[in-house]
Amino acid sequence: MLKENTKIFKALSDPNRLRILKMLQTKSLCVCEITEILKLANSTVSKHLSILKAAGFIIEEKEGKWVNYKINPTPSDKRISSVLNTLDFWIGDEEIIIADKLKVKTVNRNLVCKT
Amino acid sequence: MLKENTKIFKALSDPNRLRILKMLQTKSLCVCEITEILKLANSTVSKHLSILKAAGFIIEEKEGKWVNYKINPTPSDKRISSVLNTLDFWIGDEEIIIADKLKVKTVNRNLVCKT
DNA sequence: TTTATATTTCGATAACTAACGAAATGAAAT
DNA sequence: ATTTCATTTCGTTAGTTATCGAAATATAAA
Repeated sequence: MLKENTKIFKALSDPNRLRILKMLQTKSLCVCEITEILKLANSTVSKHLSILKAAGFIIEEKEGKWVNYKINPTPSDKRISSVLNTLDFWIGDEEIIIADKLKVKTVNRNLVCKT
Repeated sequence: MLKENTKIFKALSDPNRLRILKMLQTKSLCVCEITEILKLANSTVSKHLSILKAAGFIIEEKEGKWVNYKINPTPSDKRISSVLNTLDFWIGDEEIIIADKLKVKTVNRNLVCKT
């Protein structure tokens, strides 16, 4: 269906989801690490991740009490592969993206994740 | 700004706008021709066209009482060029797209455009 | 200069989306 | 088994979007 087609574009239509994609390009992250960097409620981040996952951009891997989200290494949709392989083309390194990248490198889940 | 970034994806996030893009790939069209094929109110179609135009996908050309909309031949944003040059990759030829294409070829503005 | 017609703008409404906090779930540590 | 803590689900709210019909605008024809 054509509406199914729009799922990919809808997933890319939110600034916070673009930030998440770019962050995950640097390193796999758990929900609370992303929450810390985006300064959003954890339920909101969880929802964004579910949308990116449903579209095929990311996958999740359980690791004890944490859920690690990472860029999908083997997308079934060639358009997803294309976007992921050329992320910098579609989403340039704006200031906030660069700032996020720095934070991703130093974020420590054992420090920031205390609900 | 990052939100500016999402404009392209938002424009591609609506099934009717995808149909319009594919139709214009076949032939330039005026509002009422598109209205006839999509079976939407002309004000709705006009709005969709303004969104596609604002994102950079299409341009308009006045021709008497008609306004012809066409694929932007010289986009300034390289991402727009990329999408337009590979439209079939991003939007497959679903049944409705094929049906639209047939209608585009035979639509006659002098017959269908009588408000 | 009226009249006809194509398009856009405006105002209203219904549907959808992003956001939050609170409650529920699941897994690890005590 | 109880507690702790990361995550998800749920219910709500505010903001956005798609849609329509009616009114306003613009251009061509009579």
